[in-house]
Amino acid sequence: MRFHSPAIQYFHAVRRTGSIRAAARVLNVASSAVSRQILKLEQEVGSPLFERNARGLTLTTVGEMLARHVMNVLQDLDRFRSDVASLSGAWSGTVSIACIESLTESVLPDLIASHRGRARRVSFTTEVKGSSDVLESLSRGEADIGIAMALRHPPDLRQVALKRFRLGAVVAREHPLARRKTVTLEQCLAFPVINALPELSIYHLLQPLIAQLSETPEPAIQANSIDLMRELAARGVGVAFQTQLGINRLSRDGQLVFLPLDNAGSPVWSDLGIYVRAERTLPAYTDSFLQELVRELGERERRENAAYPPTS
Amino acid sequence: MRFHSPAIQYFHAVRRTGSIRAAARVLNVASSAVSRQILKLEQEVGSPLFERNARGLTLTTVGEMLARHVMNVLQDLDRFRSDVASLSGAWSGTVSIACIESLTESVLPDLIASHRGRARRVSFTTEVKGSSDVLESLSRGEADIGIAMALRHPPDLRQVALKRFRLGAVVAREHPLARRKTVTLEQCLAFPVINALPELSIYHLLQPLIAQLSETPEPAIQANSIDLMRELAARGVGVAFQTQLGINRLSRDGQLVFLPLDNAGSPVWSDLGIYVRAERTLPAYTDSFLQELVRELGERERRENAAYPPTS
DNA sequence: CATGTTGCTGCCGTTTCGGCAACGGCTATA
DNA sequence: TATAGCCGTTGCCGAAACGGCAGCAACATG
Repeated sequence: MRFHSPAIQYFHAVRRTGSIRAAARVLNVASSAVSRQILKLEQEVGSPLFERNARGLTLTTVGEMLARHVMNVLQDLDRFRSDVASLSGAWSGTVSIACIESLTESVLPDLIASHRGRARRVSFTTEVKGSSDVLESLSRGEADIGIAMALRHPPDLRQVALKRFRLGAVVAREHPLARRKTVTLEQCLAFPVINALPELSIYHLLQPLIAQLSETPEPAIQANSIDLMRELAARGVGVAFQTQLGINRLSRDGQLVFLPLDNAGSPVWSDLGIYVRAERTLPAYTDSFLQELVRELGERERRENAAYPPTS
Repeated sequence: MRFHSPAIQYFHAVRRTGSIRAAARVLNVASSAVSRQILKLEQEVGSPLFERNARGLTLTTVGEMLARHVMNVLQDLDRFRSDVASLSGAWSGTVSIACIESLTESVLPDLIASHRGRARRVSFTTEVKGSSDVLESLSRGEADIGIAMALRHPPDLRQVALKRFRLGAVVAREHPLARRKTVTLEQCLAFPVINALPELSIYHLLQPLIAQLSETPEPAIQANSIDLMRELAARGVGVAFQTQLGINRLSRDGQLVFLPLDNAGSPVWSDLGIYVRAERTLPAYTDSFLQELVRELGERERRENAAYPPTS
């Protein structure tokens, strides 16, 4: 099912690999063939598509425009293929997800497991990275669905849903704070805390609040892994900060306690966005998973709001 | 700039013309070439794309799926072309509009004239037809922007905006009703009326109301042209019904009077929708006109609401 | 200076494409 | 019922496009 000109595919491969010879290796063709197709494309467009550096190729402005078009074509071709396949009852394909770490503890594994239980032929690729990298993966067409902190997103992405979760302190069962219902930042800073490094969005949520306090915070542990911070908290090393999404299992076991943060009477929100390339129609099997993801996150948001009503 | 496989274009032409030989004439190639490309496509997809009738070809289900993909590709190619062209400052292209008759009197000619004044290189194609035909034109990719009565629209279209206008009676200056501020349907039916035929949406707006009345309406003139009905009303032949959009010029001349309909104390709304194919990004020059169209219709809606506040 | 990598270009065999003419199937018309 | 006019398809053949191979100059790295 390759009814698109080879030039399209070659261009796409060159853009991804950043080099003609590398693209040729991936495509299993001679590099001369790839080179010629690119030259032919540039001749037809009437403008160079790549800047030739000694170390490889970089897209020009026109090249980026063509890349956008080619991505639209290839992604829509994927959707067409899945549409045809689903006619004969074969629901198969790969859902590619890029997301931040908060989801890896329970949300994503639960969802994927349950989805695979129903649709065995659908496979998954997941990549965990920072929020801005998630958005970039989507823009570059390397992922189908992205979950990231809801910052400003580029116009070529569409925010499918926005869910807000309370940021809270996470402490071991035996921690002096564990009996409280909510905590303030000051109360936490009286104990050793496990701080997020700037690459985690939690840092940017808490830093402005910490800056407002008069006291200098206790010397603390710093980390860039939510998983690690959670495990440290479980071992009683200190107070960690994150949303309830990441401590589902351990809090059910009773090892960890989640205490919603109370900042001068109002909650501290962590906004989670679900993103998709705007200029694109998802294949049926991808869209199906997306719907479940949105529903599940909505459900968790609702449950959390019920458990910790945003009192003032 | 033809970097897409000929099969794509041939398929598109065959779908539009409904025949291989007709497509070949349009494409200036031998019919055998077209036939072969179609056969090759069907072989690659693994399923027939057309049903061969004696009189030509009809799309199969898989064929319609491919048609959707091909339309997405070709329309996005158009956008890419315009993006590249706008880099060199050349804003040129053709905006294709399908709309219902209500817009032809002032909205559309005003907008097109003013837009052409600013962007000389942008040309227009407009086709006036019934609401359902407008939507179909859009779905088939024969128009870029559609304006129709806001009924239920197929899922492959996106409603960019929804504007509501009051339906009213239109009478000549000398008509006995002309002095009133508003009129009820009963008051109108006391005079000869110019009725819309079922092909016009006005018919479907008024028919349910007329059916509720006890009296049998006066024998009346029936027509399927808003233009004709307006001119008949201007000549004092009877009372016509339409929105204020269509009588801009003649009411400014004082020849015609617009009287908002009052149906048991509430207005009768005529909902106008602006539509675009959902799976598509418009070229810059088309989007620019679309924005103006939405703004202008919003402006008229606002002005009309100010002139005839929806009293109860 | 040697080595490795990059993109590009003749040369040439293979594949694909398109034009021409002819065939069988069908419809409408005389 | 015969005929003329469509229709899509197929064999044949020249032309164009494609891809592989080997070699080129330019540049970076050690």
